[in-house]
Amino acid sequence: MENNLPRRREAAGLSQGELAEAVGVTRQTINAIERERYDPSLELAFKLAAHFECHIEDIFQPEENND
Amino acid sequence: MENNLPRRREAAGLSQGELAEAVGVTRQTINAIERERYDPSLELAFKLAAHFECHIEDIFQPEENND
DNA sequence: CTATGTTGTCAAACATGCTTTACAGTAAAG
DNA sequence: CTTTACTGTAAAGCATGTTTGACAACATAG
Repeated sequence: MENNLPRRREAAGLSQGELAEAVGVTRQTINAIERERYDPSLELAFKLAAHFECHIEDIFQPEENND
Repeated sequence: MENNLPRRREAAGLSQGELAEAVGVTRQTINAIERERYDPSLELAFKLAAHFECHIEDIFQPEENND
């Protein structure tokens, strides 16, 4: 899963820790998602989209690879 | 997480098993999501949205409860 | 130089998502 | 009544998501 979370977060002037606190997870979780070590849960994806006032699809894009 | 998957699935004339096969999971997984026993992964949510040609938010809505 | 803030990473533990196998209940078709 | 299709559920096990605590590297401010 690709994502442009770093771009959006930096555009909003937030550190990983600040964004983490805003959406109720730890700094490590935001870091892992930004570095694409794993995908967020659907619930966390919704919280991130809500925080940036956009659609989930505006932050996360499934890989080209269609299983 | 609320969802209108049963509505959409039935509107498309699909059984749980058929939808499951279409998005690459088991019948039990679709059943569990429809019955709200757990939320789908973000990846599965994307596949369901793609299958119904809509946004994730058109199928799944986070609970009113804002943690 | 020291302190502070930010990011990257790791291991252990725990929570959630998904599969497999299996069984039960209902409804419709023969 | 028997068969078939569909749905609901359960337990075990594996895979993934998240937390906690910790440590390292870097940049910048004092």
